[in-house]
Amino acid sequence: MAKTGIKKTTRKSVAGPVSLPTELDAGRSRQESRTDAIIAAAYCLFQEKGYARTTTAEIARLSNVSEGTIFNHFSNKDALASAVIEKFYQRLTDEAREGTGRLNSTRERLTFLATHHLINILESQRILQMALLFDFTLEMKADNPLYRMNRKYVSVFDQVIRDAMWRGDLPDSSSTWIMRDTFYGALEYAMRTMLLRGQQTALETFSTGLVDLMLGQGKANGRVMPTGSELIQLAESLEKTVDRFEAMSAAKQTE
Amino acid sequence: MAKTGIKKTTRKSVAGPVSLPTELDAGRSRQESRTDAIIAAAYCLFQEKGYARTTTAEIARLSNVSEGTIFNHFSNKDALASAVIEKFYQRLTDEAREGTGRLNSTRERLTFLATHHLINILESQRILQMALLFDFTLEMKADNPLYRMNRKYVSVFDQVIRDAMWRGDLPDSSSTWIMRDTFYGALEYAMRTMLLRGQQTALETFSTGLVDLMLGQGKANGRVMPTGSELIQLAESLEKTVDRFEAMSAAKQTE
DNA sequence: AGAAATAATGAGTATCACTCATTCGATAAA
DNA sequence: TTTATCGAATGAGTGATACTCATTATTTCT
Repeated sequence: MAKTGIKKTTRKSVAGPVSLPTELDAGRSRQESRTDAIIAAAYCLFQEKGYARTTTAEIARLSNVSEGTIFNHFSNKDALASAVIEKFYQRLTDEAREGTGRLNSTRERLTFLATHHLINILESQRILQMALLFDFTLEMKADNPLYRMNRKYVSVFDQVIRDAMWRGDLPDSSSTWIMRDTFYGALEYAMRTMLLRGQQTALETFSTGLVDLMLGQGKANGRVMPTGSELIQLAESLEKTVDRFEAMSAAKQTE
Repeated sequence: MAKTGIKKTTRKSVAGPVSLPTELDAGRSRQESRTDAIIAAAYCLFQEKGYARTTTAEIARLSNVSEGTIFNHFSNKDALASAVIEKFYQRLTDEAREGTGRLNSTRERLTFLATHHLINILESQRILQMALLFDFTLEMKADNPLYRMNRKYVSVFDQVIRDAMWRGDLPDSSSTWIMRDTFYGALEYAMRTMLLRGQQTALETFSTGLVDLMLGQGKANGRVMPTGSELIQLAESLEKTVDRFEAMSAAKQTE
């Protein structure tokens, strides 16, 4: 648990120009592809059986490598798990960025983020579980790569919120970190409930429900937001006023 | 990991009348007090060092028992951890019931539940972490004692929500499970953020902020709540219509 | 008190993460 | 082509640890 970094294996000459491909291996060195193979095998087994019940011997077997080789690439089992989690978060972050870039309204963006997150943590439950485990064991310092990955991921959400405030969809007074914790915390808890009941059909329901909750508070430039029913009443009374004006105009026309 | 139940150790004769206290041991048999001692020692060590880094040898030493005895009381390390978690949840549940019974308004009750939960999971982080770990490893079936404990605990929240609906503090249309997941999910995520930043002063801020979010949705008698921006758009378009009518009226007036 | 039943003990075992001396294989020099 | 060099791969070996079980100690019953 003490040592957790990836072992320094002298990389191939990064110096020099683009370093004409001395070898034919399509871009990746033998070493890099092995590292990837180990991570891929570890991902499968960790997700299938969980961290504790997966042995390094199994990972070695599945990745066609001897057990010792794993420890040439990663200083220990924890470091390998970290690499797996990092890769998972990297993919999540890329997809989240793509989705929020593509969509325009705050509601669409948040709904996308919620649904996307839920789908992925349902699929990779045990990877998420490992991430939670490491939140504590390797204490999350600023230089911890896992911490940095998580920051990058949630920063996509933060950007959406800042944008929403700028547009006026949310009051400037909202605390971003409270919203973020509520958002992701709710999704992770919901995942557990869904797994428990086996009702993953509720996925969309929960996403929209959560987004409603977040946006429902509304903006109002510092003013307290009136409730929905009050606003609907107001709208109705305005409509009646307009109707009256219309009636008046029509009456005048016929005169 | 397969066997997880507490070992059956033939309990003292439950049959017969009240069974006059043959021994003087103040209420608890030697066996029961040992079980408690082991659980207490395990709680301390698990909380201090986490599940993986705590050895059964250490637990035995701290509870003044030989290592083998632990496995007479619990079928394995997992079962012991389960017992520790159960005891933790039992205390939380008792305190939560007491608090909500004492307070009257929905807002006070929810704020109490939030603050109480936050304080306790901050203090017993690693116990909570273990609980999350077992959510998956021992799959949460209805007959699982950990599952039942958790249900009992959150049912206190559910009762507060039902009461709030009855009083009209929340719309009847609200989905209880979505609110519950959002509530506890948000608190657990917030705990991590607080630990990370070391700013546990924000505890009250978060609790009240979360309760505001839950109650702020207001009641709209079953109708879907539109977002702030949508309502403002509506208001603006109505205003423009009124303006047009006003202009028309003014023009006719001058004729 | 003696017998029977139950609980405690700790040396022993199997498993598993991790080590390290050795072997392998690719590249460069002769 | 042969040989030298050096990083990477290998797997038998090691220490730690959860768990077992034959034996010993303690409690309970008659």
